[in-house]
Amino acid sequence: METAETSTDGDSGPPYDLIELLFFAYRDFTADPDEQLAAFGFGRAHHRVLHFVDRNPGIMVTDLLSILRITKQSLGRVLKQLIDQDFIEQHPGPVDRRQRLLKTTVKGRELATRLAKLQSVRLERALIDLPDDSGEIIRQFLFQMIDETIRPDVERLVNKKFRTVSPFAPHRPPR
Amino acid sequence: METAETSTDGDSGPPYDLIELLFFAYRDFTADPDEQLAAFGFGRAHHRVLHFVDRNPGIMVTDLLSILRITKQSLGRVLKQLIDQDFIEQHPGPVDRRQRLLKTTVKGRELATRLAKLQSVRLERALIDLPDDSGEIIRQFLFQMIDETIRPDVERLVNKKFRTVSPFAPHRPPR
DNA sequence: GAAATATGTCAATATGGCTGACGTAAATTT
DNA sequence: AAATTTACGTCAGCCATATTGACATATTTC
Repeated sequence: METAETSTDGDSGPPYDLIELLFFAYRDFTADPDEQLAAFGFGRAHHRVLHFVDRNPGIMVTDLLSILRITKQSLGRVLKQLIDQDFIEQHPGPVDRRQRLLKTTVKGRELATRLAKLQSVRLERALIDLPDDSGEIIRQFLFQMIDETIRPDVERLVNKKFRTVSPFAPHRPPR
Repeated sequence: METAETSTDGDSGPPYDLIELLFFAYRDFTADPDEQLAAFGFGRAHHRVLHFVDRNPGIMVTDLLSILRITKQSLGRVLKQLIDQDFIEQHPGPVDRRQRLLKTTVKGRELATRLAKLQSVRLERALIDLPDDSGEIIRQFLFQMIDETIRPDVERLVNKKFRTVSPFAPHRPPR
């Protein structure tokens, strides 16, 4: 006996069921908004931008880029459409005039809220019949699925301690 | 008073934190395999195909299409590469000779296993420090996030009761 | 005044989806 | 036996979303 574990050390290979459930769950989770967005000619990329702008009014472009981890060219395209079609508006930063601070318009907020409600219906439905503390367990689980290095950033972001002050470190791909 | 709920009915708006945690968790979850796959010139699409073929040896093309919910043209492209590069092999169905039954080669299985292990490391790490029954709660949660109509199919699939017999109903987009 | 930062833009490329049309072989139905 | 359906494949083109690299402009900071 090498280790003092509880006899059979229990690692019976990868949890394939979890891997697959995650795939199917995430797919259906994103499907509801996708359907709505199609009516405006928008896609998932627009949803992500709309969501994070709506949740963080006054966010600057650079921070949005760090959160989404896409290039400014990619962001530029969808952001332009959202602005042109009056879902998002931009205002020069009052202190740093290079910045374009972003916020949703009334129209944009309405759409963002509608999509969030769709997703919350699915989430609540999935939590019904589960023990009371399940929500917290799932939050914990999801949080710890995230790369350790960015967990502090994510924590600040989802807890709305986000303000426009260095929220996310710019992402550097490994190597 | 209209309803007899427990006074304050507690719905304090969408669980934005869960929505965002799901986004970040899923992104990092897929990032590990992506990095490995890039070395072969493969992408996420290849991973999905490789995974489900590896987990369901002898699966036929039609069933794979139903599981992945993509068109045969889309599947064809990645599947061809996986076959040409000797990660997947096909054999005519012994009873129905129209079928091309798919399975991973040794090389394919190795890659599939390597990717699954990567993901399982992240999953296990996320479960550490959580109460014992957390795995089951998360399975339940994810399962109930899936569209009700396909849950039976998913259940059979992830429990490996899948055999080549009509696993997934072909997906019909609404309307 | 030089350098760094915030943002935008042009151009080209890749991936992974899609639709529509068509074709062939094999199984199933009538 | 003929007709139909099924399983699969292919050609051709389109679209959304991502990438890289280069360059430009305004503004702030050192």
